[in-house]
Amino acid sequence: MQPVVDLESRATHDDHLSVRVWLRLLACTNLVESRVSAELRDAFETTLPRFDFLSQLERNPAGLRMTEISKRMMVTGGNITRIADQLLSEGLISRTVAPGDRRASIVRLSAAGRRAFPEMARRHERWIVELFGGLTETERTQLYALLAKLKRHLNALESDAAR
Amino acid sequence: MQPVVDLESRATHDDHLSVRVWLRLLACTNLVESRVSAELRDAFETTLPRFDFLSQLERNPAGLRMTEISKRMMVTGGNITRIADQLLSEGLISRTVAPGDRRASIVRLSAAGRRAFPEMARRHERWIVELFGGLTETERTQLYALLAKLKRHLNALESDAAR
DNA sequence: GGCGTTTAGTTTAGGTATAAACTATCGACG
DNA sequence: CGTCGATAGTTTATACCTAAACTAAACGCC
Repeated sequence: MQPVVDLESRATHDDHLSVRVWLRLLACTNLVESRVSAELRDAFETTLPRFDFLSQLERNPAGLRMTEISKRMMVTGGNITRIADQLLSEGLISRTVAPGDRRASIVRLSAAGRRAFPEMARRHERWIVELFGGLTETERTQLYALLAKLKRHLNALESDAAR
Repeated sequence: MQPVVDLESRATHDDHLSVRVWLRLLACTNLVESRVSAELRDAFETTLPRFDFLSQLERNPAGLRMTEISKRMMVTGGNITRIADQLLSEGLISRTVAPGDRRASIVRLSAAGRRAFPEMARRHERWIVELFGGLTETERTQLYALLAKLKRHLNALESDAAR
């Protein structure tokens, strides 16, 4: 196997370690993401954002508001409108006015959505397990912990910046 | 600080560790990426893909072909055309026909590009160092190594799939 | 009750990504 | 040589993403 020349080719040894870590993090995320996207497209003719949207609903059978979903998916509100429209037209979700607040709507999995989702989730999990199968369980746990610390720091910076 | 509810809220404790690692990896990448994008926009009115494009050229003063750049940036060819067009119109790059192959073109930093890039790179590095400052040097090294192993595995799967 | 502010959601404009179809050139082989 | 498959790059259609402007309803406070 020949050496892969990609994003990381930007980094040479005199760069800060942080930059090298970042480029590698980005490369890994892109590789996993594009693989999962391709599988979702081939197997279910759907996309990662739509799958994520459904996942959120599956975790919250009582339904979620658009704003809640956009927070959890870490994207801006405009997106959610668009993706919800598509899932609605595919009949996978339902949407009702929130009781007591006519501005808000509550989105839930429809019967068809509840029927279709489990198979998607099962396959999705299998792909992820395969993609991360290159690490031992110990290594996955280490990675999980390191990312937790990184994430805490990033969120802390974020709330500072908001001030 | 209140608990953050985001992508990871999809994961509950009975999910595979791999899925939890993946969601956390994705969350970290998104956080870093959106922060760097915002900084690039505020400081230089530019975007991450354009910065990456320039970075590749900086590393290769002799110039690169479009195809080379698209491989290194891990995006498809169509994008490169678009981004090159914009950088050309901003005067930051130059483009000449490849000697001996009239299909191909060679892209280089222009004089203005060489003038403008170093300050961008310096600032970019500072942001990254800040964002990854939550980890000790040892932890960054560990993270770097774990991601290396993950990436090797992902690339190996990729070449299998191509067969 | 009425007025200004906040909040929920949508719309719009612009950038980036893909896949797939297309043009033009190259290069190998009979 | 001439044809034919591979390669370089562009174009098109579609999806996602953001930021910012917008509508409508809810809230807060006198």
